Amino acid sequence: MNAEKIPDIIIGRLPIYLRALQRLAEKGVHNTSSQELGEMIGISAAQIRKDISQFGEFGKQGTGYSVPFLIERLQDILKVNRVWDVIIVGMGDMGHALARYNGFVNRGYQVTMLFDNDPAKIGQKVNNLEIFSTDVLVEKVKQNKIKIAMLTVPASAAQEVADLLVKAGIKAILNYAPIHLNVPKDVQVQHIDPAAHLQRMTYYL
Amino acid sequence: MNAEKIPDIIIGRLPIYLRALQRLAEKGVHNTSSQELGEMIGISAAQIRKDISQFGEFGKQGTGYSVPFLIERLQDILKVNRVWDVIIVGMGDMGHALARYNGFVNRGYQVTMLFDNDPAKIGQKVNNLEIFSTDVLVEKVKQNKIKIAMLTVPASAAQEVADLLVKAGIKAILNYAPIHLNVPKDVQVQHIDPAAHLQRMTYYL
DNA sequence: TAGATTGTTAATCGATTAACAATC
DNA sequence: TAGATTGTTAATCGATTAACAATC
Repeated sequence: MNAEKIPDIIIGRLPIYLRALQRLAEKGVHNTSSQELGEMIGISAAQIRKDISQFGEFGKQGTGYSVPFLIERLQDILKVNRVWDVIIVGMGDMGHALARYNGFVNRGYQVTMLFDNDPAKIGQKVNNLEIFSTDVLVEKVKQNKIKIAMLTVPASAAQEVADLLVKAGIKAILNYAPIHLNVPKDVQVQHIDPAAHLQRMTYYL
Repeated sequence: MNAEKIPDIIIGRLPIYLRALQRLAEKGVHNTSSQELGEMIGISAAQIRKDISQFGEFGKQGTGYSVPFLIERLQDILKVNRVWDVIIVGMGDMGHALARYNGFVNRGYQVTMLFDNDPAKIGQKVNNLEIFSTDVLVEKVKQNKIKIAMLTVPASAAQEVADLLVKAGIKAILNYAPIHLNVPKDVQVQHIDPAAHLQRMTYYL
């Protein structure tokens, strides 16, 4: 156990461990080892043990880790032992796809509000959720104390909407626009850019 | 300049540099510096200079980098000075969204074929492209010598389809399914998992 | 020229791995 | 018990930063 600040690179691997463990649990596996887990996800056993041991002694010598127990511990650490409300801003194709995706709930998230600035879209429903105007975003997000947003607007609007999200008290933004967002440092941003991922691979072709 | 193997972590930053430079170019900016670029994207100027200098001397003391020249060099390095054909397998909401996304072409990619195994979807068109059966995937991909695929099938089918892609000669897979894919080591895989990104941020809330 | 900024070196910092005592 | 596997230490490896001569 270690009370010091945990490096972000370790935090970034915990969701990968959790994902693999949940998959093992679905298959009915009750115990695993750092070696088995490592082979599943392509990470060394030593690294997995070291990462997990930052947070406590969750394994047993000789027998490894209890799958359900380790899932619980990781969920606690990542604070996904509850379900967080999430909003989506920008109801284009990507916003639609995310609104209809049913893989979020069992990982700790539920999309509860949708926003767009296109009058033709406002009032329509996607997956039984009404699309609201961005004019009421700050008010509604504050009212419901929502902390997490997925941003799927065009690049040209992204920074402006991000400013709105910050104003509304959002503290975590999953950014699908291919631009870097400037936000206060107490606001987390993660970036998803498929073209950038493709380019990273194309180098090796 | 350096003929040795370049670390993958540097390759991973080049698309981010390229994205920022293309944005500057759109704004009509012709010259930039490592400092300006660094402030744009939150990376230190020293790191940007060091990364770029792995591939050649692309800047000038006193004046910095020519934006169009550096864009060309990075496009050459990443091999996106051409347009690569890409297929999408799995025409659910996410496959649809990617098929209709128009941000790929100016970054080096064009979606040219769509596949699904659902008879109700086969033969339909999305963005003017016909959806083909996965039964003909290997044949069609080989025929057209396509090397890059986006995988948007459910987790339960992902490994099976990945095996098919490998068989078809695909060398780069952008994987949207929340499972780790086992592929030969000459096949690149990049993973996009929005829930994992959200979990990484939730830790800090 | 004077000011600015690169490319590169050396120093620092941080992450990964190997190895093994502890122990289930 | 014997075998297996953790948690942890020390060693290694790799990445980042600071600093500055070179030079546009």
